[in-house]
Amino acid sequence: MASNRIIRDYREPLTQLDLTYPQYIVMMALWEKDGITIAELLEKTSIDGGAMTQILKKMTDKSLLSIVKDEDDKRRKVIKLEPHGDELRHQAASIPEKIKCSFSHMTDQEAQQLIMLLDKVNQG
Amino acid sequence: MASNRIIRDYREPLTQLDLTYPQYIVMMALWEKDGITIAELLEKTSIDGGAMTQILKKMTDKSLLSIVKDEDDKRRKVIKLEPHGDELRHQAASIPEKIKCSFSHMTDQEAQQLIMLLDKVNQG
DNA sequence: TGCAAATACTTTGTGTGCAAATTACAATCA
DNA sequence: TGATTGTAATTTGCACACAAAGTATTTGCA
Repeated sequence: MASNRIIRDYREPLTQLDLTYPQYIVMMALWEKDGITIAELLEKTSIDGGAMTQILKKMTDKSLLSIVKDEDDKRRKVIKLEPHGDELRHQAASIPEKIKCSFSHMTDQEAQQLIMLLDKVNQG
Repeated sequence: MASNRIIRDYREPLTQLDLTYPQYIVMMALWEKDGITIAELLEKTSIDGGAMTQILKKMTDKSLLSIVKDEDDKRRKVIKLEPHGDELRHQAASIPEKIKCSFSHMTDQEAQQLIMLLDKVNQG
């Protein structure tokens, strides 16, 4: 329930950028490091492989990125940000602050505690 | 990520009962209080209304429950557990303990803290 | 009484998570 | 070299979250 709630909170600002939440996760991974393979992207985002194929296809259609075959290893494909994907970075800069407002009823300490505990769940 | 992880942990025991996670949530709500309306079920479970229609249809096909028209208010429908749905209750009794084992790397205190913080997220 | 607004539920379309099977290519080892 | 094994990505089928539109019924108010 909490997970759905948080993703719903992201929905409004993301809709303005014509992004879904997982698409936003992909963008953040690429803003942090561009030109990575799909396998690396899966590792960074924890998104399902089957879903990733569809997500990247849609994002390609929106000219956010391009999918380039890796000539060194033809199994691999490299994801490159397109200009539009770079621009979005600036427009998305205000999102974390907006989301933070959705959590104004929690203290910073509680939020950090929550992140720590969720990390622990993931590692288990 | 943590949410997906937890639902994945439930997958194995639930598959043995031929239940999905949201279907299990519905069953737990009915085990707690049988004969409630769909609206009450939505309230208790936080499952999407559109999804609930499909979920209840599948559960009816599995003879877990039946959907009864409310004669007092013909807009409403009441959900009743069928014998098979009652039986499942016993088979499901061991699930919480199994799940608990998936979290053996967390202390009870951490788990309680996490639940408290997630409740706080939901209320916000 | 009659009609607009509210309520309960369903339907449809899109996006994603997950499992399992598949395709394409690479690495390894006999 | 040729066959086995492994890896990268795609495809398919199912289940659910969400939004928006639709249907049926009840309520409430003029």
